[in-house]
Amino acid sequence: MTNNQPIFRALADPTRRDILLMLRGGEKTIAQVAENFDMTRAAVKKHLTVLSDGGLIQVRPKGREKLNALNPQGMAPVLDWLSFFDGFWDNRLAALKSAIEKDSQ
Amino acid sequence: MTNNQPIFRALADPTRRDILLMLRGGEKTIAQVAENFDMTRAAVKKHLTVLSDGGLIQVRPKGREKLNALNPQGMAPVLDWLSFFDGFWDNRLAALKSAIEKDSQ
DNA sequence: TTGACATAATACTATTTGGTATCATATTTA
DNA sequence: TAAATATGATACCAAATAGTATTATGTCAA
Repeated sequence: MTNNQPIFRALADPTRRDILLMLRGGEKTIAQVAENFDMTRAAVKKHLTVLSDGGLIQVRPKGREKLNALNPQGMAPVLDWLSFFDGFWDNRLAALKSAIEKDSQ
Repeated sequence: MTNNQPIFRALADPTRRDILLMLRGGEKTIAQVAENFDMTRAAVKKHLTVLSDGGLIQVRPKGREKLNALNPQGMAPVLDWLSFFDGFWDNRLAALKSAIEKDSQ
């Protein structure tokens, strides 16, 4: 069984959830992300590391910068886990999950 | 905007996620939940409190026992938040969300 | 009514976590 | 090349978290 802890841990912090929402607009450097928060770049960098560990973002170097972008497949493990409750919360989750998997091929 | 922190915090711990899966089979007393874990009842009770604070379970007293059950609407805020990524991760989330809301009426 | 049982409440401890500060490294650019 | 810039790494601190132990309260049952 896969280890879900890194992704659920990544989603547990409000700053990190805000970063994810922010990255919907496209990839950003660490400094660009940090502009939007009242904390040091080092702190933001730590959050980005946790998001990366959770597979929610992808990081690519560009010169001296690091570009952080949403990972399109990143949320799949969460949907996967939610689908364990099919039939309880809603049986449409399984359909959603398979549709996403189909799209990403 | 609603405060998502209690529910995401509740989901962040592996023991609590296991408790949720366990409760799919029906409501359980604190002692019954605790049987399945290698920790004290007090510790399990704390986890149940966090799950209750996050709105994921409902607790009802029955004599000297407390019966813990999944809250059918409990996961809605998570799906709500995931829907912010419609069009990025998948645009079917919005349809899923509205379908669930319709069902629960 | 007395004893057993299920939960509640509190205090305490160790570890994790979110944050800062500081210094080092690598890459632009004047 | 030298200075400015973007990030990396490390040490440190305070607060939150997960757990235990202990004691109290309320309920069932002989």
